[in-house]
Amino acid sequence: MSDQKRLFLVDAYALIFRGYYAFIKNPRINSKGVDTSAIMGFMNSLLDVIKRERPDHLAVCFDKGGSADRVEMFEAYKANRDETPEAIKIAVPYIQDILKAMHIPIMVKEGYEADDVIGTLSKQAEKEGYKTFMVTPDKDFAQLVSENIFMYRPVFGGGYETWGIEEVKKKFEVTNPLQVIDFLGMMGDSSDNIPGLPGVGEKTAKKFLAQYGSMENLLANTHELKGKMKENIEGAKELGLLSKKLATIMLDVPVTFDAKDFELDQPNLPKVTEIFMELEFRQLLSNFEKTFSVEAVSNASETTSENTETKATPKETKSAGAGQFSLFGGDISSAEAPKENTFTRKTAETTSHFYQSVASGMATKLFIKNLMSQTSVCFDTETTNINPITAQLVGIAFSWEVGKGFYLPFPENKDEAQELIEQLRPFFESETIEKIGQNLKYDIKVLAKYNVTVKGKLFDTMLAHYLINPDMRHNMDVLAETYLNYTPISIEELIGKKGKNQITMRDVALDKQTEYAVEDADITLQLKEHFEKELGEANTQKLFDEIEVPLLRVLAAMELEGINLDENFLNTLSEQLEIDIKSLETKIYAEAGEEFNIASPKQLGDILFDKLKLVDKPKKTKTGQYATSEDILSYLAKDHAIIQHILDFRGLSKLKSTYVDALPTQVEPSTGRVHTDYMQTVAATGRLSSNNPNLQNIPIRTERGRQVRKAFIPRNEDYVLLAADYSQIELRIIAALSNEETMISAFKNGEDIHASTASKVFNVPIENVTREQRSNAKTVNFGIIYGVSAFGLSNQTDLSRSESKELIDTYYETYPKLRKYISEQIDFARDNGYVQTVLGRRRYLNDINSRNAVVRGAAERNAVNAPIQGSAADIIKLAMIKIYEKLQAGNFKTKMLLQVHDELVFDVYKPELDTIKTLVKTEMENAYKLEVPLDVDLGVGNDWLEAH
DNA sequence: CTAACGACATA
DNA sequence: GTATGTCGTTAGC
Repeated sequence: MSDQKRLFLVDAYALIFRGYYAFIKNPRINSKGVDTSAIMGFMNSLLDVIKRERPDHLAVCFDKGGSADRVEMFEAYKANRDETPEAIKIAVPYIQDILKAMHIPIMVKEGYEADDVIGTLSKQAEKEGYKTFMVTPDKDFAQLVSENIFMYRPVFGGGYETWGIEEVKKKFEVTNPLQVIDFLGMMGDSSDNIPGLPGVGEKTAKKFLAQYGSMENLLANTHELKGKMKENIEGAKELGLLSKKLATIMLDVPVTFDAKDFELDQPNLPKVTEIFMELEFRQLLSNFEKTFSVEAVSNASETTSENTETKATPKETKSAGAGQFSLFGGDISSAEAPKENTFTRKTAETTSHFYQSVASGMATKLFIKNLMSQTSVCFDTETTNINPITAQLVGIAFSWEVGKGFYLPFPENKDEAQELIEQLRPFFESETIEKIGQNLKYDIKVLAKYNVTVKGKLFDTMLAHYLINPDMRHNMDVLAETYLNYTPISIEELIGKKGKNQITMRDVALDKQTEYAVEDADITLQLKEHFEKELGEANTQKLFDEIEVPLLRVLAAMELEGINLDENFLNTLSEQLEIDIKSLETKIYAEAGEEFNIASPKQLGDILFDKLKLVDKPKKTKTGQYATSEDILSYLAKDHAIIQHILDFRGLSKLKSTYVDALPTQVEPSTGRVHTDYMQTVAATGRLSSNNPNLQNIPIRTERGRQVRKAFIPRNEDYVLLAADYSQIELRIIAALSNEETMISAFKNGEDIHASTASKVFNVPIENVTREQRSNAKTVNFGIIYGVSAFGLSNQTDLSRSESKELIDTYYETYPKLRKYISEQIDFARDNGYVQTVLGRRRYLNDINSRNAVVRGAAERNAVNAPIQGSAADIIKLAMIKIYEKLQAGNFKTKMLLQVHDELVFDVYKPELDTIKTLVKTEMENAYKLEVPLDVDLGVGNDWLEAH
């Protein structure tokens, strides 16, 4: 196998684009003002591949003139891509010159895409006994993978992964790489404009593949499908076959693989030097020289591509401290590292580790002594339950050295468990030992129930990653796979799938508990080492240390506190709602002439538009149903009594099912209160989100809805609720950030900002502004925050498209700095690849330079909105931390209970009310200094509604 | 039991 | 036009 010749085929544009975006945060502009990012990026990748792999044969493939055949088949093919960025356009001739100087063949064929060229060449090379590696991140290539053809994919964060048949099978859940074509054909690909089958996404495509194996077989057996899906697919047979064709990489491009031509040769160094000097690539030149130096080439190891592992090899099992561990005498679980197999992810089985459980008694004492001598320890609690309030400790895992760790099992008996935790108290309450964890809020809450406070510096890997890349997911399994190329033991393996037969951690054998729990701690520790550096690189260390980490303790306290709920009140409300809903139901049935399920949009649509024919040409949703959304129905309300009844029915049903009936079921029996869970790492802008239950969307707009707020009450008669909310914080932020004086002075003068805006854009004195004018101005003000378009505005108001456009134009004339700010934000995003808040919280916008105008437009709106929404989030988080600290320091009985994006709710001990009102208002208004004053409204009451 | 969708609650 | 979470229906394992 090792004497098999290896051919590397590089997908030029894919790497050029990738290289270009890699530098987008910090574009390379040379002294002549030329953006050389794309060239630099591409050359880095190319040299990297050469250095790592030392290919025998190599060629670089380009597109030319797009795929004539595919456009003929489907005119929309790649149609929604537009202009290539300037830097890439100028890059191509340079790159081709460099490749010529390097004696690397450039493969292009007019009318074909690089995919087709690469596909054709790899199949030819395969026949001649070559092993081919297609260097590209593009998943479409997976269809070409065979025993001798591999994908060689650059991965996020550096390094490469090789996809052979096994990887492709696993990734796409297919039995044969060719099925990738069927997969892509079924689910479609928006970036290539491959339409795909309607109603089929990733999941369904995988399912179909498992069942039918191919597009054709699926289409031939649509009689086995049912209902909607059947209808959809039977109606789209041609589309399906077309999609499959579009996704198929052609293998008959008129090009020839010529082994001699493709041999990787010594470059024409003087020529390369000349070009590099022109581009001012000094660093790259020396790198280049090293790569091609005689020494480097002759020292090239025999590594085959299977050994392209970028991550460190497993740590040695033996270590200096290993001897003492036998003292503990508990379960020893460890595994020898088998020969590295880089085709699959590492797991506990393939990685050497030393995970040990600690027996009770002497071993525990020795362990704790060791623990206390550490300066930084990763820990992870294992419990009986995901609800930290009722969860009992089953064990705690600790790790402070990669690949090694200990598990302390907890007795089931409550007193004994408490005794053990008492032994650990000095550790958790130590101010000097740093604690590392993944989602520490959970562990802190669990431990709080054992009356243990976690003190000292914290490092939460989930929070760290949230700041590094807020758009990704942050659960440990994903992080381990992404950053450590490691698949942790799945919880399902231990306790079974969710539902009927699930057991708890307590029922898992100790050695399994140990493996699982210590692995988590070990991985978390490794992730910490990874993220520590990246936090600094993303310039977000401060945000981590001063906002997110301190906030975690605040949130834990708020969640544990919970809020008191008047269940009786809600039950009464529920009964009243039931009566009203029933009566509406009766009316609707009478008006419709039959009974049906009003809550079913499908049935409702059929009744309204097929049976009653209320409209000539009803709108349809993307799935072909009649659209019955509120905005459509409300237009019809004045003509047909049934419509208003339906809208009322919907409103009341939503109210009843989501709030009035659901909230009482969420009361925690052990505390008698409702404990929401604030998610600190889901909202890409930096906001919190709330669930189980979501207390951030309790109704307020309608009279009926806001009654629900009456159910949120103080803990007892010695307390009242205080609601403190920022007035117009987002508009104040955009006024300040854009330095728009007109708006700033309106705020400074305490004007009604929407009326003030209306007065200016409609050119009337502020006291003559009509309700409608104010309302339109308000809509534009909000539109600005969301990234306006005339289209969106006319949808939201009674204005026509052209009136909307005019209003927006006048608006920008009134507030010229605002327009400037918006375009500067978009430019910043284009140049840097991200935007940021006042505190430097970043949001990366990969689509900002997308060739697809729709996708790009969305990214541009994000570029405007994210800094505003995010800065508001930053500011209230600062305020929360400050207030929490003051409440603690002052030993107040008052507790902070809720956060609703721009509002905080407190359970205030009546004697403290005056002090608290001042404290809260002061801290909130001074949390962050802007050119515009922040203004906070306070409300006090015996329920949340009254407090407003 | 899960996924996809439509509808709708908040800031 | 931004950012979320939850519920009910429908359909298919």
